[in-house]
Amino acid sequence: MDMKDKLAQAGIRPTAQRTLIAELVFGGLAHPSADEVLKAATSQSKSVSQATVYNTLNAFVEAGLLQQFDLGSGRVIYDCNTNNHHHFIDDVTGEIIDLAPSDVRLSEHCAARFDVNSVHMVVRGTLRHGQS
Amino acid sequence: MDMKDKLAQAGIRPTAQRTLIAELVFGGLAHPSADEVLKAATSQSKSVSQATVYNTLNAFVEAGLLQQFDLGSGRVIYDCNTNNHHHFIDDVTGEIIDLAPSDVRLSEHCAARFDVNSVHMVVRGTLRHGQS
DNA sequence: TCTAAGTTTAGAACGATTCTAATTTGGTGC
DNA sequence: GCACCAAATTAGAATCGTTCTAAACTTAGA
Repeated sequence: MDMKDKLAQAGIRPTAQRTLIAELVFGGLAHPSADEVLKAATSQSKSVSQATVYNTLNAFVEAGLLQQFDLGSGRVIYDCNTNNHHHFIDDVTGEIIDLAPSDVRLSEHCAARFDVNSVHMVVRGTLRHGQS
Repeated sequence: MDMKDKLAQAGIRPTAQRTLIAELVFGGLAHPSADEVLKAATSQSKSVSQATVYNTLNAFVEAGLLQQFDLGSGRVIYDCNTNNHHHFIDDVTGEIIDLAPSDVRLSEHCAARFDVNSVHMVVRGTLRHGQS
């Protein structure tokens, strides 16, 4: 089972709960919140507690398997895209779309003034029809 | 007293508590959290309750006098700069510096794909010495 | 099989914010 | 100046997402 290998390789003991959560966040769910992971997990047969969902997601983040983003207004999501990237949020549907690092350019002025560790941009609006 | 005029002009009754809070957020404090406003207010003679601080800051935001930004990791700040702008956060000192809209350029691709309502970028890192 | 370390769990605790319901304030008309 | 009413303030309860606690359970390895 490759999820177990993935976890083992990251130094995380692949317990039943962790494997279930891994399947959800790396397989099915896109940009889930902790609560969405919990709901998805408990809707399957196996039961997982809230504390374990938080512990596990945090462990995955620590291990570099997942990135956590606070999109504001209390919306915290987990993203299996662990590269640098940005987010678009559809104001109407709530849908979240990853944007490429190249979708933002930081001015020379900033580059000169700061030693930059991270840049995260959140764009809000609506998806034009015909786009996805 | 011009703070009172400012509030009155925005359609906000200039009570003692609101005037105090206005003096703090438009006068002294830079990028304060609600809690910092409360602490600053109660350290002066006049007493203000927590609920009033929240009510008042929200009223100022609604009236367009203040902008609220959620900078992630539970850091919510109020900014008397009501124009479009972005933020730099110094990872060491926690200092927040406003960045100009022109400090970010969004790709053509995004512009074509979305009807953009807002863009907010958060840059983290350290301020180069000699800069401010 | 036994042990020790690591994991899971329910429920308590927490911090930020909002709500509730009672009290106080302040502007308006007299 | 006085009474009235709506608006504002307040303390404390409630809420929400998250973390902590301490006990019970699993599991890997000797």
